[in-house]
Amino acid sequence: MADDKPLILVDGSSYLFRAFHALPPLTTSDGRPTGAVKGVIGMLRKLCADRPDSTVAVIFDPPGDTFRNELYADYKANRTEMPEDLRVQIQPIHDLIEAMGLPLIVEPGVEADDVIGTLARAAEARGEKVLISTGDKDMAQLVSERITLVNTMTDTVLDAPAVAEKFGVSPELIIDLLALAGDTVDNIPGVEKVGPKTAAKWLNEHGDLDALMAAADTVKGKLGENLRSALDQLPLYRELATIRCDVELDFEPADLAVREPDQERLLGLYRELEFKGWISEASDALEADGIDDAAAPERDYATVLSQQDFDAWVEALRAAGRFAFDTETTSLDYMRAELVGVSFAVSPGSAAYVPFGHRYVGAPEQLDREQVLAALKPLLEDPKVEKIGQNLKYDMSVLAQAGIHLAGARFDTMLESYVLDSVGTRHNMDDMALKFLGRTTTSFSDVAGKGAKQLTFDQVGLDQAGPYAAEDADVALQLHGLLWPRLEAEPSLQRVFEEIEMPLVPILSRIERNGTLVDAALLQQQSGELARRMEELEARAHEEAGRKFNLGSTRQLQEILYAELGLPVIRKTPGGAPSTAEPVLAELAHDYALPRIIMDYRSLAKLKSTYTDTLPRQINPDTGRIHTSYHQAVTATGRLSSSEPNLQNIPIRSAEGRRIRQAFVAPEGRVLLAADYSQIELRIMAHLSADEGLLAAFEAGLDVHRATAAEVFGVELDAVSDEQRRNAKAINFGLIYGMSAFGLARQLGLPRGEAQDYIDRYFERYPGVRDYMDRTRSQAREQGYVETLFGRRLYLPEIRVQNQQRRQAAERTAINAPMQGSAADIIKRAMIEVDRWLQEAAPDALMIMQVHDELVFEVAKDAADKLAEAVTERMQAAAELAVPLLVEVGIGQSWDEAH
DNA sequence: CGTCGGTCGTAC
DNA sequence: GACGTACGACCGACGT
Repeated sequence: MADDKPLILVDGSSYLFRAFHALPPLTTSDGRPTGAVKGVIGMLRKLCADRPDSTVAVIFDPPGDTFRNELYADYKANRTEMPEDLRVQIQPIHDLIEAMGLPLIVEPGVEADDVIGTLARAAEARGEKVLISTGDKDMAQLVSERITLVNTMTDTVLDAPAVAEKFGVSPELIIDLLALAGDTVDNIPGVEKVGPKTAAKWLNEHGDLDALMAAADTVKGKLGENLRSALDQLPLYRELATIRCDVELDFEPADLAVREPDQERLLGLYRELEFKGWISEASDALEADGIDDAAAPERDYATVLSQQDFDAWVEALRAAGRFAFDTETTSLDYMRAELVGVSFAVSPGSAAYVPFGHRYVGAPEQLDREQVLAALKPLLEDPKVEKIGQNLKYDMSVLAQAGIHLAGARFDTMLESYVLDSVGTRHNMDDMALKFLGRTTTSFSDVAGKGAKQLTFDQVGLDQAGPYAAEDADVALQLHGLLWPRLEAEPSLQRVFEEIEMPLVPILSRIERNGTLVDAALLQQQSGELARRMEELEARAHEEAGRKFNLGSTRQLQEILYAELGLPVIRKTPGGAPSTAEPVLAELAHDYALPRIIMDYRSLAKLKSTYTDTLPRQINPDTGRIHTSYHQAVTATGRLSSSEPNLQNIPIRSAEGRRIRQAFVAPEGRVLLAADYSQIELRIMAHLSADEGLLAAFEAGLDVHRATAAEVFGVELDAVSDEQRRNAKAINFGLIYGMSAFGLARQLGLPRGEAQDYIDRYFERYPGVRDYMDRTRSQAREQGYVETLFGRRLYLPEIRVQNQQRRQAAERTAINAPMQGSAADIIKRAMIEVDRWLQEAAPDALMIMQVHDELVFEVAKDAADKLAEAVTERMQAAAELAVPLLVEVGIGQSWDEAH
């Protein structure tokens, strides 16, 4: 050991408890807790990285009693039994420390503190420096000229001057201080009503504990009495607080040698624990050593450049009757992407890439694009040949652009993973390969670079492109091999996959490619108007504020409103800053001018930046239409999401915003038809709860919010006021969202007690709903997941945690997910049935959008009525509920008119 | 010059 | 601390 490098002794047990309690809970995909492991090992990794080549030993408490228990029966009696979630994390931590090559010390019958004290004093005696890494302040008694403490979690260092400053006494007096002031963790009572401040004062006045005890009679007041009545116990307390530095150990500091880390074992442990970032690091370290990843099977990846090889592959694919494939293109945008190659796999570990569009200096001659596609077309269009792939919608769209209409798309690995567990995993291929196959895949940026100098795939050299593309097909095949048996083992999930998600893939691909016609000129005109009105508002805002500032900057606005103008702070953001959110500004607007101006400005700025400025830029030059992307494996509940652009949050609630919808139009001779489910989530709640009152209201075709108001406020239906109906509507929505009285109160601007009265009255009138909510919560707690009407699952790993806030959040999700998710199942089933009808009976009509409870179509004017009837019928038949499923249809030149 | 967290606002 | 599910714009700090 070099002279200047200290011996580092790590108090493993103190970090273990701190990591377990301080860090957010973390589990593996199958629910094993790993948060403390991650915390402790992360701390050790940091320590080793910060101080390379140091000797680091890690010391833990042994299981069972130690000499202190014999000394004092109540010792550490305050410590409850170690939680099961923590106990099971100890062995993995020990395994990892050994794999890291660090000496691990667990001395039977001797606490970690005493092992550390003994080792530290011995090293000190030999003239070495010692650094003790601990989160425990009791260790301050060991600090000396050569011994220093460090808390590696917080990066704070305690040397002798720092101890004096922090505790008010020098390190030698820390023991006396602890004896007087006590220690709740170790259950040392100390002198009643005496804390560290008083203890330090006494010790500084008298010198040390012995001197203080001798002079106990001179200490005045109540504290003096307390001191005198504790005199008999103080020697015991001092002994308990003393870290022993003379215990018998089987080894010497010189024996503490650090070994090289065992990367293979580390990799295996990281994989078991699913520590993603560290897996790739250990894997890289192995690769650097020239050791192949032991878990990886043999790989045989070919790049096909000859006709003969290509023919052989086509033959093999047909003979197999089922294969995985992946397309490589020039763009993520399915409307712009040009095919540059296709890869295939029929058996694990063996795959081929057929390039035909790579263009770069020195590129080898490739097979002819048209001939390759012509040979693949019959295979790809054969419904009896089953295809496996990751995100097949993309491949389907790109192939369709090339005139190939993919059939037999049976297994999308992304959707397999999503149906198995929508939130426990990310469903992109790289993450899935790591999680399910323990395999680090080559990422796109590994071969194409990133940022400004990212290449398109046709510019990537075939030496890299070939293995990358072949791996994609191979991994898809292997993922399917792993995930499909899991789906087959859960028949309800298999049905969701086969009867809902897979049939939806070609439909979404078609909706996306159909696109939506948008009137760019109208939007640009609106942008101009908005810009003028925003300038006026900006000038008025600057005048009110007394200076210029950026109205778009929340920070600057906080400064102006609260620091400069001194407006009252009504609410704070989660980050602790005074909020400038809309409800806050609305409240302030009663008494001040500026908040209203800001509100007006914000609503215009939102419309302009998110919609009128952006949508025209998203129009595809070839089709003149907007092509969104629908994502089928994103939401927790089974809904779709939409992006680039998001067509599921186009304004409708304000008149101002609704003008945006006037720009979503039908071409000449055609109209838009919008069909939406009326109150679908409340109807599902009525069905699931079987509450008599709610069922009757829907059965009678009543306005459900009005009916709720009549019940809750005890008035006749036609005597319900607008305010009563508005409040009832908020209650109904709140129910779907798993509301609390607090949330409802905030929503309605009422005192909390009043909101609670509403809720109480609601549950009195609709007892079936309350029973259903209770049932759902307890079912979630018992089985760990909730289900939709069609058997889709949502796992709720936090439904049983101690942390009240997190558990309640999980409970709200448990309430909401069956309703939101069942609605999603229903509209997806409707889309499948409607699409089936469209393909057969009305190929001219296009489905162009889905907005959670609404489908939008574009159709020839004279075919609109027939479409309306067919769509209504199929949407209503998508589920059999105990209440009618009502569908409302509108027709118009624009989306606004169609409502 | 990109990335990313914080904050806000739109939809159902 | 806050009633569910999303996407995205803007700002500003941060790292390259």
